[in-house]
Amino acid sequence: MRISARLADKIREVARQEGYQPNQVAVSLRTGKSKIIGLIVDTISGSFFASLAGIIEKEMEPHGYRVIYCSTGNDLNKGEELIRMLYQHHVDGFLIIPTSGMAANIQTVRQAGKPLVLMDSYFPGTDAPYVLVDNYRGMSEGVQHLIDKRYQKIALVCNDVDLIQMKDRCRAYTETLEQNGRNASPRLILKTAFHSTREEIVTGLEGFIRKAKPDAVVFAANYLGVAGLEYIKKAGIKVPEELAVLCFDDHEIFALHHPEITVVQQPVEEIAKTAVHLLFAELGLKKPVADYQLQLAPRLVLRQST
Amino acid sequence: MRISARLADKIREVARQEGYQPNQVAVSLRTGKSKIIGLIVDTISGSFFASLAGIIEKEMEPHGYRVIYCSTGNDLNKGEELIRMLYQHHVDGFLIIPTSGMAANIQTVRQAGKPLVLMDSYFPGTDAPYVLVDNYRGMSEGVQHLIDKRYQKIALVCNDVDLIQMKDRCRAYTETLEQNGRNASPRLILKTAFHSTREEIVTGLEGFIRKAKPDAVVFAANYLGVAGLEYIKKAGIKVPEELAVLCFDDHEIFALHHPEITVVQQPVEEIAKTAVHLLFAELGLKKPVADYQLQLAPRLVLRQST
DNA sequence: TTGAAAGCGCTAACAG
DNA sequence: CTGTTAGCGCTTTCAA
Repeated sequence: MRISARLADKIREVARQEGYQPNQVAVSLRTGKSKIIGLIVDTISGSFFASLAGIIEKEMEPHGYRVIYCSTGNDLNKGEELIRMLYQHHVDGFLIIPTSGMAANIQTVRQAGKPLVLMDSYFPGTDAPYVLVDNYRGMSEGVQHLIDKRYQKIALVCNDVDLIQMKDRCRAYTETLEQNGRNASPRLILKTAFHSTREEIVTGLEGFIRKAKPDAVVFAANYLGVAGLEYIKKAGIKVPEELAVLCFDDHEIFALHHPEITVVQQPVEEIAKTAVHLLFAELGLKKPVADYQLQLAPRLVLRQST
Repeated sequence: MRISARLADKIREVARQEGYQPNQVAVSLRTGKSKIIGLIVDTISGSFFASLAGIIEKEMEPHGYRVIYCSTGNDLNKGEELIRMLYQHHVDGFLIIPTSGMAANIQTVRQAGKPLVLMDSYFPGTDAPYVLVDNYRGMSEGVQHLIDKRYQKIALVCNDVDLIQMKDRCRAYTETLEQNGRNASPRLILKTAFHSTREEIVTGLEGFIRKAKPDAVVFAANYLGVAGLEYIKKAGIKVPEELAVLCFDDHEIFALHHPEITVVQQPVEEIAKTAVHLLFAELGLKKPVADYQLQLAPRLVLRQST
């Protein structure tokens, strides 16, 4: 008792007077834990990530976990290196928005027993937990909405990223048209290169719209939609009279635009919270969940552009 | 020689077959270095940060440094904890967009000899290196532009953040008006609370504009400008006929908006590159620079809203 | 209940 | 020029 009191005093002396702070690197070396979660994203800009990050931090904080961000810029090599770096620096877990080709690295991390949860995408056939919006359903509902509104030539602008979420969106577009007795002409699909600049996309759109002459266009990602608005503005096209516009994934701009743009929203908050929940389960902080591969319901938000 | 060859073989065996990767935590504990730079920002969303981050990463990468991001959410406690955490985890240097009250922490880091560069703001009287736009000049040029355009009642919408960049912008507004023989009525200034929601700002604007009846309004930060556009849209105000709009700090929305919004741009790329250069100087990778407290020239971009 | 000692994985200094 | 050793600052184990 007495001695314990003296110790406590000593600790207080050291801690307060000397301003002692434990060296986390030493702690980490010894314990193998760091109380840090690595969040790897493709682009650090982008409204999807911006909303995600805030919510994730808020969810992790009460449990004493810190979040550090790293971005791959959709570059596989960088993504691999980032995973290795964070792994070597003993992060306790990963939250990853994967880029194409990352499947192997992710399996490696999992096999090493590191907690990991994917967001926004996943690799079919692998067993890593994931949370994302139901892309197929979202696009399907969007296209169906346009069909219901009697649009005849519905075009699709997508990109060439080799990831499931984009493939699902394209597949949903085609199949929904077919289910409605239309055939999805490849002439109505513009597949842009992912590494195009905004200008290149706008230029591509110009030729595409002129040729295809659609009365409605669906953008399969919000950055494509933003480029689309730039083109529409430049070309002086009237929305929705001359061209209806629908975009997958919302963006700050869309609600402020005139006219407001109809979108398929992702349940960003739910995705973030669910991902954190799954990660906590993996970390052993919460009991394991049965369903760890989840597709959440999208939300079709009707605005003025359709 | 022979032995060296054998060693090399051994290394290759271990490295390739066993998949050996040095434990960076141990390296860090031993050497005190990590080849990691901590980038602390206020909000991880925000176009200013988004552009900054990409450029900084690109500049650091060739030198073998990785960047990790942390956000304070403009919360001092969190900022302090973040600095401590990164410090304890042996980051080699800091790039910080400070929040108010962070001065003491920053001095501590400096006194510990850790390389550190501030961006976007600084604390007068402290000697930490910094790079930011010349806020005074930017705002002054913006207001002068409105005066030259014969606007009579120029309002200012700012916030209550206690940081030099906001103070400089407000001071420039007032002094530029006075230099032109106008007096800056406090009735023409709306100071919003930083932690207001967008809705609260929009509501505040509604009452403010109705009362003050300005013919031009200057938003002192881009998120205020975005809220302003929402209000303008709601209220059906015609820009620039009924109300001219100018915003400090550009945003993706402004060039796409109808009408396009005149802005004072920050030289984001230059800020990022200069900050990295200063940090490299502090790290001893480049020779020391004489001027390590820099204010870069802003750029007034005239568009349709004024 | 408390203090001493071992060792996490690496690099630096040191002896062979 | 190589191979061994000490020790970075902690936590954990073990003996007192």
